[in-house]
Amino acid sequence: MKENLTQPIQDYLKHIYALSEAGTPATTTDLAARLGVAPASVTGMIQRLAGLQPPLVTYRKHQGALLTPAGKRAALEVIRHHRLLETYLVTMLGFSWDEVHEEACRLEHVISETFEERIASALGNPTHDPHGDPIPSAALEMPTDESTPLLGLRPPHSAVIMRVQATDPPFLRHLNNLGLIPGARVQALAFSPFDQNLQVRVNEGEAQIIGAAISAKIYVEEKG
Amino acid sequence: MKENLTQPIQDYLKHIYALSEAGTPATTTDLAARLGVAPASVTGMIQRLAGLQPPLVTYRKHQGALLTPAGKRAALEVIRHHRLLETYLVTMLGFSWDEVHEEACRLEHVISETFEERIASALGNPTHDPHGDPIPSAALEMPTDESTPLLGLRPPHSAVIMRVQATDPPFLRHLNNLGLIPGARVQALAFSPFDQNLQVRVNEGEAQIIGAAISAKIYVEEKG
DNA sequence: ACACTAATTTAGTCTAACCTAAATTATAAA
DNA sequence: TTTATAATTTAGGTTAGACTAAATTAGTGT
Ligand SMILES: [Mn+2]
Ligand SMILES: [Mn+2]
Ligand SMILES: [Mn+2]
Ligand SMILES: [Mn+2]
Repeated sequence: MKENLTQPIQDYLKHIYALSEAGTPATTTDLAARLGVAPASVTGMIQRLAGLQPPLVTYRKHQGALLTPAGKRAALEVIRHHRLLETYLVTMLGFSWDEVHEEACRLEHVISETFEERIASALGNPTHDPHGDPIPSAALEMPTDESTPLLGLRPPHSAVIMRVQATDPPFLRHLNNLGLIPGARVQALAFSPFDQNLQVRVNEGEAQIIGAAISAKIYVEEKG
Repeated sequence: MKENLTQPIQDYLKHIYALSEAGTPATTTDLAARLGVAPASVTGMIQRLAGLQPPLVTYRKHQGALLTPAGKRAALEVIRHHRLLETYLVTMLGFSWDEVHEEACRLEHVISETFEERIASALGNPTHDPHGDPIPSAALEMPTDESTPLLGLRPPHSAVIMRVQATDPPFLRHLNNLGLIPGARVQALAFSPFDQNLQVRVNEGEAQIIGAAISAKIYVEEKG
């Protein structure tokens, strides 16, 4: 139960969580790509995490890694820090939503539980961050998320953007320019099955066409 | 001019700055004590810092270390982070002055220049932190400090507390209980040369006697 | 000038986290 | 079923930053 996890370990756990959330183990290669690290380094770290007392991941050779309860708890703690920090930076310090990921990714490993609690209550215990990502509660319960990719929306349905799965600052700035941010209402006007282009109207604005590389990263819920 | 300094290096520089501020080189032993590290580790690190391009310290065997201009700049940058963070935690997040040192000592190494600038302007570009320590400006100029130890105040002079040189939480809580905080007015009522006890009145309160272990850590300026 | 002590440095290890190159294993196609 | 390709693991090596124990140096008192 001791909390001596290093920054690299916390980042591994965070990414294993994201990759294995659907139930399928996180693979060496995917982790390596996300962490910006050589696959061999991932194998080494996974074996170490599986050998800790208590183990943070379960692992069988060539089968990828899954979090143990202890590993999941540690991952959710870091994710809570990250998302609360992003929210605080945007809400209280005037950062824009494309500036906060990097900053939060460094701060998340060093803030105390006291700091976590203070910013959470300064923000009114928010449940979602500026990108619409759910923030685990203080008890580490992850809010449920029913949203689905905008890519799947078909005319004439409309929906509300709940979440944007992106960290790349230029991409986030582009989405912002298009009005494709959480809370925006999007109506599907046309879908082209061959190139997967989707024509949409955002918040009563002009019709525009967006490719799958964009619409797959935007998550919506059909409402109204 | 690259900013790849690790957290341990930044902490070394910060402590070398504090120890050599008066002009005398920082000794291996003093650094080891402050950093909570073995003397041999300090020697190794100092030699490394002196060998960097550009060098961050000058060093002659057995003579201790002094900061180079580059080293001083890096140290002041960290100190500015630390003291702005302490101020922010107290002013904006409701921390008490004994809680902030540890937190700031971790955060100081990971905040961006943007973050630094945002909290500085949210605070109105303060020049002193909650303990009265001067905060280097954005241009890394250290505000001058003319204060002297309360230990040197003699009856019937009185003075204002400018600064408290302490990081130990219980000690800081004790000072707070006695009202010995920056801004408080202190009048010397009696001094006992043998035990160095000083009898003082704080802000029109009851007379009290404080030992040298306390009065040497409190810095004052005679005013009025 | 000399020797003792305290401070400092050297030498030799250790661990975490990364790397590259080579070897191995799994999976999918022929 | 065999084989090719891709994924993964192993082997061997590096760097930063710490440690202990041993050797050396500086400074002080005689
Ligand atoms: Mn991170
Ligand atoms: Mn986010
Ligand atoms: Mn620090
Ligand atoms: Mn301070």
